[in-house]
Amino acid sequence: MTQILSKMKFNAVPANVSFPEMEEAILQLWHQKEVFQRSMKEREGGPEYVFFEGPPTANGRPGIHHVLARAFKDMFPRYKTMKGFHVLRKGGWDTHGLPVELEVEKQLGLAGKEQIDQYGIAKFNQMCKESVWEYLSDWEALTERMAFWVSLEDAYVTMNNDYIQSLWWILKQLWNKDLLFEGYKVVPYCPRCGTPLSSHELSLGYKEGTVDPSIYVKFAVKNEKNTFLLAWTTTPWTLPGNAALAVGENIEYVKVKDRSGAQLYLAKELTRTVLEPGYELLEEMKGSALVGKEYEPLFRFDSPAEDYAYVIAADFVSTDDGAGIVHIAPAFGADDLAVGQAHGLPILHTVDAAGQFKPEITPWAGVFVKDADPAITADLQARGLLYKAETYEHTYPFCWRCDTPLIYWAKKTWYLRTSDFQERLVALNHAINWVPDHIRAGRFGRWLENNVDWALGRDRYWATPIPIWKSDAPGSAYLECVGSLAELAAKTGQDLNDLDLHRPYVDEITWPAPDGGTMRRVSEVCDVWFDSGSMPVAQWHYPFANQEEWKTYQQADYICEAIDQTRGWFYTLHAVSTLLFDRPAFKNVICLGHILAEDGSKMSKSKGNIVSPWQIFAEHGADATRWYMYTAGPPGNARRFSSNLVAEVKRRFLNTLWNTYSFFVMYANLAPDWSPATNDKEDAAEETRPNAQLESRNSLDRWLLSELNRLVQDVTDAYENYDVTTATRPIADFVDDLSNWYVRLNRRRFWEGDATALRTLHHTLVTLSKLLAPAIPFISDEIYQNLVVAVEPGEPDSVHLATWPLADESVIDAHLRADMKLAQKVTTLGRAARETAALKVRQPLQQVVVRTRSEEERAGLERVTEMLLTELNVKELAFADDAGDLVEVEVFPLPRQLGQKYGRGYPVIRKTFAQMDQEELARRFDAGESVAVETDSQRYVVEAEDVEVRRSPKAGLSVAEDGGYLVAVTTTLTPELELEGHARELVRRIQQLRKDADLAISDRIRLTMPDTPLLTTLLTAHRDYILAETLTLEIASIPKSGPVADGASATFPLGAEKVTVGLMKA
RNA sequence: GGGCCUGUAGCUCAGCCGGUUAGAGCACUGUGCUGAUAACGCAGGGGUCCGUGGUUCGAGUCCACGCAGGCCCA
Repeated sequence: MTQILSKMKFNAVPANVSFPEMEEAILQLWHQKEVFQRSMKEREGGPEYVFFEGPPTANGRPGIHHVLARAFKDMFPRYKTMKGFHVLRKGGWDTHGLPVELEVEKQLGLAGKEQIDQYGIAKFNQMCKESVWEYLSDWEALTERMAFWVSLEDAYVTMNNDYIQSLWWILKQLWNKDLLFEGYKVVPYCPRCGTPLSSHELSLGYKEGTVDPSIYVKFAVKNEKNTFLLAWTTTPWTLPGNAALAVGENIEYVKVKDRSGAQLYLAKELTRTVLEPGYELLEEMKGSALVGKEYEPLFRFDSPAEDYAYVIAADFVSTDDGAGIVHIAPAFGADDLAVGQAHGLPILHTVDAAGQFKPEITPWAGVFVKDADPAITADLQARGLLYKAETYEHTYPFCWRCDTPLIYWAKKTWYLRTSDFQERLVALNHAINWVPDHIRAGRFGRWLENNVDWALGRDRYWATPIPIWKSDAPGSAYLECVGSLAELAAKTGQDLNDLDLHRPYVDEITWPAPDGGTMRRVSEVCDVWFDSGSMPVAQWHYPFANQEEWKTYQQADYICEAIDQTRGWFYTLHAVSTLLFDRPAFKNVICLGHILAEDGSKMSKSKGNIVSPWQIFAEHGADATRWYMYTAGPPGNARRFSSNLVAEVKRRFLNTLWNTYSFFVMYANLAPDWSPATNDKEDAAEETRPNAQLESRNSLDRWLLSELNRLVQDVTDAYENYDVTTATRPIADFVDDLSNWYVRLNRRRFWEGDATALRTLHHTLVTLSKLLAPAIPFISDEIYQNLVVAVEPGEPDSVHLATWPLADESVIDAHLRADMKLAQKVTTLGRAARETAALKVRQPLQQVVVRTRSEEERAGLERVTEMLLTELNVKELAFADDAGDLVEVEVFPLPRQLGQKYGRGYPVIRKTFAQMDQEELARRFDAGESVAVETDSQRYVVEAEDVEVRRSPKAGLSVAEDGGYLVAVTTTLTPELELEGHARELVRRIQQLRKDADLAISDRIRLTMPDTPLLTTLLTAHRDYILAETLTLEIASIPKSGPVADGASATFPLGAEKVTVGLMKA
């Protein structure tokens, strides 16, 4: 035992490993060695690679979708660090906004703004501030456990004064450029939350199948007795706000008389669907003929100064639904407001900020508008102004947090004039590398093309206050924008260093206005998306500090989030950067698809199909989870997720990798003549030919190194192109080849301690650990620690501090690759052929006959003959062309060549050839002749290179065929072959017996065997082979009936005999 | 209603510039191999390549129109 210990070079590696436990140990190691910190520090002075962290909110629990995003975020900084870049990984937290407020409202049992005001803004915001960190420890733990390397200690926090001051500075810049303005705009508005919703918030709350009223209303035409314009609406509550009716100028309209005798105008196309049967057609006219007609307003709560209640033309009028005449309420629709402003129509504001009718709307004053729908409908009915009332099912927006139906409502608020920059937004987007590519012109591009001004204001509490002060003098429009705390202090003459830049404290700051009033802050706060979109600037508290850092880190090389951020963070980053700096905020972006449950449905709390990252980590580990995320499909696609899917990845890829590693360590530790120290340094960065020391005459070694270097090349290219799938999947394929081809075929060499083989495998595993480090940081470092750090002083302390491998193109051998592929193909077919004839691989056979597709392939196969013979356990290789009578011939016309040459002639040629004598055809083509095919009208000349002559073995052989290849094996067994088969069978039985007896792999043994005829013959012919294979010192032949020696024994059939073999440790 | 994406075996996914018989893994069944491997090999069942039309000598691949799902926008 001591003897073995002294030879030990690597820590023994158990074949069975608990990945989660191993990962915990690696976390400890990183902690002790401060690997993360050093991965940044040791690259200082190198080129910078800039990553922006999209800030999460810590008042919600992190879920598996966060693991997805963070896995993708993490790999590029790791890769670039290994490439020598300095990558600062500054974290960030999004801390403001409605989600936080709503959580606190819930806690406090408050409902709506009025109650918050009563409760007190100071106390409320204090609660928000604390609530923000509700799940901070969960986030920290998850970040650590999954090895997402990000600096949380110096993370930016959007609610900090420094951050807010930077936002004020940005707003001041925009103010100076006249890009901030207050204007009417119809916004989706949540009456309960008392705030407009941004377009990105709006998108969160659409509900299909919402049922609303659908009513057809009669507007009495002035000076035309008993005549009405028929208009349709699904929002009866907007009718008191009606200012006009719109028609399409070129749409055909009709005037009809219904059974009651009333005359109605409506679109011709819609008469059938809208009108009750029994109407009479009176007139037809274009919409333009209706323009200018005046009608009696339905209600007269306001008496606006402007002209209103007449027919106008609008291009958005359609005949898809309704009556082809559109009710226009400028206060309650974006189109309505636009067309209303164009015609100078009044904005009839009938609804207050709580979504209730104002006092002057006497019948329904104080009623929530949606609740007033039935009463309004009934009122119209009573006055004979309702044509009919139905219900209508459509998609309608609801508040994404509180589920209140939204209303469209004209509100005065602060806007950012992004639409002025629409062309620049689009132009700058072209410079961004989007993954997947289609987002650039597709979803994101489309969004930019349809850019509308950014509604920046929110009538809320816990967010960045808009730093605009307004004079409260009556009728005053005097405004000032404040760009810093110092500026504010100067205006007020106060020391404001301790001022909390939140409501209500900021609201309390006032100063005298030049027009005699007092400057008071406008009530609104900023859309939180402005916070995160401004992080490139604000994370550095720029321009108040960190001028150098800002210079270095102002533009990201890489960001990554899920696709829902197209209108969220991706947009706000791009918008702020374009408006301020006229350049994109990020150069490369991976836009991830969503995570779905195993059955492809959405993961949601209500369905109860949420998968906890912690559970998956505990079962399979973070590496397995990460690897699944990378390899499950293209990053932009939605991906299904479940424990089972991760388990499959672990079993197929991680276990294979681990076992190869474990195998290597076992044999390397047994080998007397080899240690990694005898390997020359493999520091790729320092040598132009990093693999020069690995040269080997062995074709399998050369093949493996060729494949490895090719892999390095492919994976490197993939990382450079942000192609995660290609950076990962080929590694799994390689590991499969490594384990099931290279290692399998070389077992004997490892057993013999072949230094070249060990060196090759060691180098391969170390290189693999580097290639895998960005993706699976735990296992890769575990391997690296044992294979490099533990044995090679002076090497980096962790794979994450190592340099990325360089591909050595000189060892990439395309021919060898092709040869080996062919060998694998032929082996597969050879096994199939054996299978058909029920010949075990253990049974040696005389000959394998192969038909290749070309001379080159034949030559290639000859180069790997030995390997092929070993794998197939046959004595000799022959080629079908040599096999004379055994061969059947077929001439196959190649579709590519002939199709291009003769087009529709190809099927004719194929048909004709099939009917011809194949032997004869083959002879002519082999001789280089061409063959003409003639039809009634055409003559097609087929050259030798247009066909493939295929030769297939006939009878007496067992045959398997695929893709133009054919492999046959001879089925006749000679006594010698049979005996050799028995020898192999015996060896296998003894090996199994050793295993069952729990012997160490290097233990020597003694055997007892009965002196049966077969065994006697066998031992005479193959004694040395059996001794060597099974580490047997001595075989004692005992009488067949005699007792078995002490120790293990096994009884099994061998040939026609049944034998019992006894085993003792020597 | 509009935009973007996806649709290939029971499941997860490949499938290049249109070209030989549409592949791999998982799962299932059978069988074999094995002193690294809960691994691997071989065989079998399993496919209207979402549908319909078109272009072409030839379409999973290109075009058009649909259908279904996802996401986004109205």
